[in-house]
Amino acid sequence: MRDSQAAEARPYHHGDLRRALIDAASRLLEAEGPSALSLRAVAREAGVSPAAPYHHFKDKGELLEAVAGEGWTLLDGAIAKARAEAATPADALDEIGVAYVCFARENPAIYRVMYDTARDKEAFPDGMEGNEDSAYCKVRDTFIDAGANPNEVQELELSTTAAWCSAHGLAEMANFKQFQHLKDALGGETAFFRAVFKRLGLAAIRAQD
Amino acid sequence: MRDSQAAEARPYHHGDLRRALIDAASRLLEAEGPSALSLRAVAREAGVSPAAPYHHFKDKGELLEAVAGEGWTLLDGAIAKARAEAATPADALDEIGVAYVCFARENPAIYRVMYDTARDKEAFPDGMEGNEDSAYCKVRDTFIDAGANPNEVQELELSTTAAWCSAHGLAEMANFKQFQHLKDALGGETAFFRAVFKRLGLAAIRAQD
DNA sequence: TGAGCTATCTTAGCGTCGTTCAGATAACAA
DNA sequence: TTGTTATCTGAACGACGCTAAGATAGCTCA
Repeated sequence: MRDSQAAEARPYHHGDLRRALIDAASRLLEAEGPSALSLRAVAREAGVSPAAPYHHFKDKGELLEAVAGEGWTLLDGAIAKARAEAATPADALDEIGVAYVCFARENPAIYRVMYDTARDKEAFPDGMEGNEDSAYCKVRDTFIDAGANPNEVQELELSTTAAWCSAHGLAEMANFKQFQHLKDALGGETAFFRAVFKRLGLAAIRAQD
Repeated sequence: MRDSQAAEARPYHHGDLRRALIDAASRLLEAEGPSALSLRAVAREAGVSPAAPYHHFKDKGELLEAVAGEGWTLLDGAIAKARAEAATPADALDEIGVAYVCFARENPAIYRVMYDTARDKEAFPDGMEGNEDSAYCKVRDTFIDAGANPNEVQELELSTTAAWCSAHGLAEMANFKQFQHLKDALGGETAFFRAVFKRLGLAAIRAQD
């Protein structure tokens, strides 16, 4: 029941309604879940009429795209942080994987919106290879750091893709009840993630040659 | 614009409306996509009033659960077939993975409903370890066939989980535009799937000891 | 200052949706 | 034949996405 950004700087009519709507959507998303997110509810949360958002977004999908965009930025940051903090490039691969899944677990609703919009567009929204700041490129470069041959482009892309798919799959299923006993046995969710990645070829590049 | 099951055997009021609704939903799902699937549209397709489905399903979610259940049965069958046709147990691991992703690509809407309902329930709907016919158990047993130690239960579960997560991730991203050039370079989508799985630890169990 | 312009926001409304409820209908049991 | 019960319909409610017409208020430039 808070009035969100409504009480802040208000240069003219509402202030930066676009910003306020994205924030309101993110807030509602994590609070109530993706199914409860209606454009009307976002407008209510931001304190404007149901029609107001249409002056800033073509439709509901475009608002969700904006929310997803913020999510990708956050995810890129989490991955960069994990990579920077890892002791060795080889460790970095595992740490990036864990950071990825942890991000998805901590922001489940936004993570879901990120992939819902990606599915609709049938593409990663940050461009992947086209954008050197993208999370994909960070993972790819970490493979190079860990010893992959940067000239074998196709091998490199396949390894990066394989790693990404594993992390996404784990992120989507991490909260399934069937895995609870494994988390308990291994001493926590993060340990479970680590153990799964250990069974995977994230490290295969190291044994390649 | 076909009248679906409406013209078949009709023991009393409508006939087997429950069956007709599930079929109508599956048909609409693949034809129009998940976002276009409304309970009212399903009722229309089946030729009944919007309120009729409520005598067979508690709500829309329960109908989707039934559709998802049929999907899991189909997927289990596809996996069993791939396992049976593989030349060696080691091949079977790769073939199951390819069959899994191909199923998802051929039935994208139903596949999505399968995981949407799974997410809502935070669990695999077929019970996994609890159900020896489940796809999960088939994969796990294939690891045993391929040389995994059946007594190291935890290792076995982690490997199976890792493989499953990879396949799901690939299934969700297989149609992203960014992968088109890899599919072209490798000579088709199936070859792309095979190449990704090759980079993964699906085979790790073979090199374990 | 003030007139006009334009972006912004509101009010009202359309069609659709999920869901409920009272009542009609038809198979079946006695 | 009468009653019981499962099944289906019609009408309705509130919420939704979205649109159109009009009100409002900040900005520009005389």
